[in-house]
Amino acid sequence: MKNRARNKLANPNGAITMKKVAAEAEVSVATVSRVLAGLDGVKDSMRDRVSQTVARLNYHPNTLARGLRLGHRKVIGVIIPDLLNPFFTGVVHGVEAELYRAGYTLQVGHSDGLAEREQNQFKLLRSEGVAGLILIAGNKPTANYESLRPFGIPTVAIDRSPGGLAVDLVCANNREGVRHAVSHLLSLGHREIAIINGPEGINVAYERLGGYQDALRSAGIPLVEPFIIHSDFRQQGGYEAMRRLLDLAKLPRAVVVANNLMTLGALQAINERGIRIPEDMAVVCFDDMPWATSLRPPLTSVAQPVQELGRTGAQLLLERIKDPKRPVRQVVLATRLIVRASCGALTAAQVELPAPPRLPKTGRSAMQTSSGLEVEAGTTSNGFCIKNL
Amino acid sequence: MKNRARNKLANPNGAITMKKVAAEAEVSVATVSRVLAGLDGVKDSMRDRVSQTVARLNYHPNTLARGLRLGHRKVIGVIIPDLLNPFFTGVVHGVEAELYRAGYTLQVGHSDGLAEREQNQFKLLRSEGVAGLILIAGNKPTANYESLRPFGIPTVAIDRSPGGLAVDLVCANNREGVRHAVSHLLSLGHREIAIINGPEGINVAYERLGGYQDALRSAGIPLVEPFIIHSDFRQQGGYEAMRRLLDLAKLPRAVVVANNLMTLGALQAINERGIRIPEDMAVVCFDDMPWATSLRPPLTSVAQPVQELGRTGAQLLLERIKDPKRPVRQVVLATRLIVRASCGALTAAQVELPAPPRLPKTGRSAMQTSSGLEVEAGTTSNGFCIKNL
DNA sequence: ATGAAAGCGCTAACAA
DNA sequence: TTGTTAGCGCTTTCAT
Repeated sequence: MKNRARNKLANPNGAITMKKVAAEAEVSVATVSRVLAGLDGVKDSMRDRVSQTVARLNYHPNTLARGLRLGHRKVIGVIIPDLLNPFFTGVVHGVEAELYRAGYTLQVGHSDGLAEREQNQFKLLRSEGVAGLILIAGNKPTANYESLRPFGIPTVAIDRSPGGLAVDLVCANNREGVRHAVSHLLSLGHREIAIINGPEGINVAYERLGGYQDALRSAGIPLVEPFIIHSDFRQQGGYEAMRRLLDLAKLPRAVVVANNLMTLGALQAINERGIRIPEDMAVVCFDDMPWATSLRPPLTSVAQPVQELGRTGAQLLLERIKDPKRPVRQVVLATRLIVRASCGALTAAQVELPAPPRLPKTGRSAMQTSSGLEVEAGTTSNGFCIKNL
Repeated sequence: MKNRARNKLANPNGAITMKKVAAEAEVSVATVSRVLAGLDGVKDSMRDRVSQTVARLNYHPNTLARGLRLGHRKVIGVIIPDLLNPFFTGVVHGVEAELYRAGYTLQVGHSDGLAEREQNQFKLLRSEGVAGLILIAGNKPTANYESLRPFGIPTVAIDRSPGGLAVDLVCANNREGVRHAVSHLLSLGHREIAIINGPEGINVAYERLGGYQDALRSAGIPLVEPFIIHSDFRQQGGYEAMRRLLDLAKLPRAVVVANNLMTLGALQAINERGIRIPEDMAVVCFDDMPWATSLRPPLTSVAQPVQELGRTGAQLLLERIKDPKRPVRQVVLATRLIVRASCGALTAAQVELPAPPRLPKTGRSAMQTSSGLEVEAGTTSNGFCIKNL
């Protein structure tokens, strides 16, 4: 009965198992397990014998079995709306960096911004027994995050606040960032300032609009309704939005574009019309991207701490996994206004200083060599603000 | 004995298990399993009873247990050198799109291009029992892929050929692509053409250099040694490489940059020196990116079928999983030369036609409205070439 | 200090 | 057609 080889399916490639190691080392599986877990109460002679056998057989534990036994494993699920947007992948990079150090792997699901796929990915990841979840929600405010609550998986949201889901959130100070950008344009003498914003009904777009309004209001400038355009955070959307602005009878003289991809589209529309930047149209982009310095003129932008968003999210998640009962937190990271030429603040000559092309890890100092070109846009001095909710 | 609750660890959130469903529906677990697997030989009344209970209890199978039992699960590991490079994430997007349809999830490991991390990720993914592996190898030709062979996991490499590892490979026709780009520059009258290439010793850089040499050779133009620079595929590297070219006593008048990020760096160096594109320096970029149309002038580039690389890789992997014994294949996808203004072929007026900013899914036709601006660079008519090795 | 054995949730061979 | 049960590889309690 014992030997009747009931299954040919399992362990198809005859992998080394703990049992084999135990047999080879002439100890019990319990001892092998203990050695591998680094528990004490094992005689050194035993420990050595096991370690050597493990090495000799090139044994690697089966984390599936381990996970089944333990009820979880060192894998974090990540749900991201768009793999093609460098902002999101930058965030994931930050998440990965932090989690890798803690010995976790990432299981990434891509929702396409679709609520249905998002839901689906959730289910998949839950079935996979992930230890936690990083959620970057899609554009649709309609998504039913409520139904995700019973999943009971430690979850941290980044950037987008999933409506109705009381989870930890880390995001940039969108409102402050845009307010600062618009204030800067105002200080340069601009009055006709437009905004190409994200979709209505999602929190980041709402906050960015708020910053725009704050700045104009405190300068005593009335809002011009056609200068406020809601688009979709995508390149084509930015292109179309900019064309709408350029078709206006009364043109704006400056525009703040609320994300990276829309800015690319907007720039193309501007270029196509032969409109000069910044003379005819000043441009500021929310979200600093590698190509900002390669554009002509270089792009003034509001830099989000992209990787930091990911890192911080990962830290919060690790803490929540450790203590699921801890109060929900919201971390708001400061943005930085990086002044280049597209807003009209600098002459071309100033910008063409020989400087590193892209802020390296120690980006701050690199930028500061161009003294004063960078301003911190945030309310806190340490660039880190925790709200306990 | 039975009820002594030995473990408080496993199944921490008291998830619904198949056993509970079976109890609730008053059938055996086998029946539940059969219903869920869609096997026949189950009476309809039973099937309905189970289905309803499954729905009512909101049961979701534990894929870990399933995976342990079966020896594999519907997860594909992906190893990628750089999450911050849109080319790689574009490929992953393609992989994901294809695999999602087949019901697979992705488990992504990020190697940072480091051989050691790559190896590490390999081990992790193996322990995780992934059903297959998509490998985009790092820049280091030193990586020891040989040692990965015994893993026995179905593997497909994309873009980079992992030295010494006989696996399916899908890549773009690098040689043809660069040859075409250089030929185009030659046809515009350029003679002093430089190349900023990737690191020596990796296959894609080797092939791209080959294409450069092919084109010059067939035009009877001797190679100028300082015009050939090896860099690292990163933005900073491209910046430095371009500065080296611009410091030359005898300047090139055109440059082909062998990847997306290096081009950004090169452009910045060019802009900093106040050098005009294309009048003083024609620029062609290998790899078309969303920002190519937003640059001024718009960037002539060799488009790789980014997502297609991923999709095809995924298909090959699925086929290999189905039949691990099938012969190793290599798929080479055609590139497209997209002529814009940075090579000097077009006047600004021509380029500023009102056209969609970015090729949508039906990219081909969109580009063709600008008639003749796009040329197919590839040896095959169907854009798909399979070599059986 | 070490080992025996239960059992995590599932699949599938075998029995009925 | 349905049920019973072994066992995937691991961790951990309990016994020795």
